[in-house]
Amino acid sequence: MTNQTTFASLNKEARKAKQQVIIDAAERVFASKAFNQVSMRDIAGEAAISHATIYRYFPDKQALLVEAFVRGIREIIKSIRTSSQKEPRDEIRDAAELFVDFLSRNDHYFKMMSHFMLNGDLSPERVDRLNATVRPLLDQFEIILKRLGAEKDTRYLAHCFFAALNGILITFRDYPGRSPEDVQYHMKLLAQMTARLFEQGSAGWK
Amino acid sequence: MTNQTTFASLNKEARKAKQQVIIDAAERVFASKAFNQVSMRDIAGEAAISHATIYRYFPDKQALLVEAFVRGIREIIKSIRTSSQKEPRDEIRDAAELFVDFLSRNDHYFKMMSHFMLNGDLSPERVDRLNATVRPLLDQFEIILKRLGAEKDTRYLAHCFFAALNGILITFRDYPGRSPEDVQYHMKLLAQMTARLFEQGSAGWK
DNA sequence: TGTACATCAGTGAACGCGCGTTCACTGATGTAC
DNA sequence: TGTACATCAGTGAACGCGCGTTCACTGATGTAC
Repeated sequence: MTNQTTFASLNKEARKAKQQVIIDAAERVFASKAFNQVSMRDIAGEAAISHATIYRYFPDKQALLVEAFVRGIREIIKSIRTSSQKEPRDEIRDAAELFVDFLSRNDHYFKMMSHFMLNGDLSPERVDRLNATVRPLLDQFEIILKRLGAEKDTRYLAHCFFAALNGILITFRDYPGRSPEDVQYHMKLLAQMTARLFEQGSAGWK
Repeated sequence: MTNQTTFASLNKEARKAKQQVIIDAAERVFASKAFNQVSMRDIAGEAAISHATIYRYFPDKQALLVEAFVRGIREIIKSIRTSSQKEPRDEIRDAAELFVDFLSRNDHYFKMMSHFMLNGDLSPERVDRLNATVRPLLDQFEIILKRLGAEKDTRYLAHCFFAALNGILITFRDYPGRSPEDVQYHMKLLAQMTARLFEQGSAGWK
């Protein structure tokens, strides 16, 4: 009996590990080409398995995307949390920079997010899953804004901040005629300016 | 000779008029369903012509998209320009609200913009055309921010403002479980808050 | 005014392709006796 | 230990579909004489 459960849990873990391998491969492919150029066959090729095999681990393509995205957001949240032990003034700047920096370097997460937002064909369960993943990020932003002195409509202020950062990413990711480094530099600059605006604004937000 | 040019220009005008009819139809279809569900056949159906006919007026699907988008942006710019005769304080709020309001009510323009940004497969000429279309909008934002007292990095500040508004649109357009009216209300609220932040921030931006 | 011809907008049918997903099968591994 | 059987991960081939685009043709309109 105990033996059996051990075996079962071993299998479960092996299964999860294989799912992770597939997600890894998917992320690499999404990072390397335009969003709607990525096929299940590409992902399978990158993972060195048959494309039919993916369907043993994920019910469909969207589910795979959602899992990859969830992983990315969690990583951002973690890095923002671990950095926020400082003065609130630095904190908001760091949060803005970490967010923009991470998503501009790993811009496949951003492609996925935009894709979800543009195509309302996600099932309600998956929408819930995405929102539940993003919520802690908004929580974190709200905490920071409160520390800076905001007292009224702090949730909406967090919405504005989150939106402003997203906007930087989507608006300038294809800055024409600039190298990826230039684009990243420009985004970071805008993120800093945006952080400063929210820092100053929060102080008097009552 | 004069007769001939008249005839020729008549034909040219007729051609342009027909192009407009096709763009009209395209906009209606894009407004009515998800972006990647829109086919040339749908657009042709809406315009009550054969889908092969579209190719007599546009070289390919992307060209049609670009033209539709350009038309939308020009309309926004026009409405912001005509409204900006007031106190700078109202001006930035109005600009933010007009922008967000227009694009949330006509959200197919936004779908198109996001699509262009997500898929780097536009030819350089078309990218230039899009940028040339957007530039006057940034110019207008910059003027407003300067009137509010900004003196340093005003172009980048305009970038931040533009990005913040875009971010509101992309981040909250699929707010789950809300009616379109609620979503629009929420966006307007965030746009006002964002305008206030930039208004306050600009005053001391030196 | 009438006639033969040229042009060209408009079209339905077809092409060619790539995709997500499913199917039917193989063979390795574990299980029961 | 050996054997017959069950399970199930992994797979190549195939399905079915929809799409953007092109083709070959029609017929209306304008033109030349």
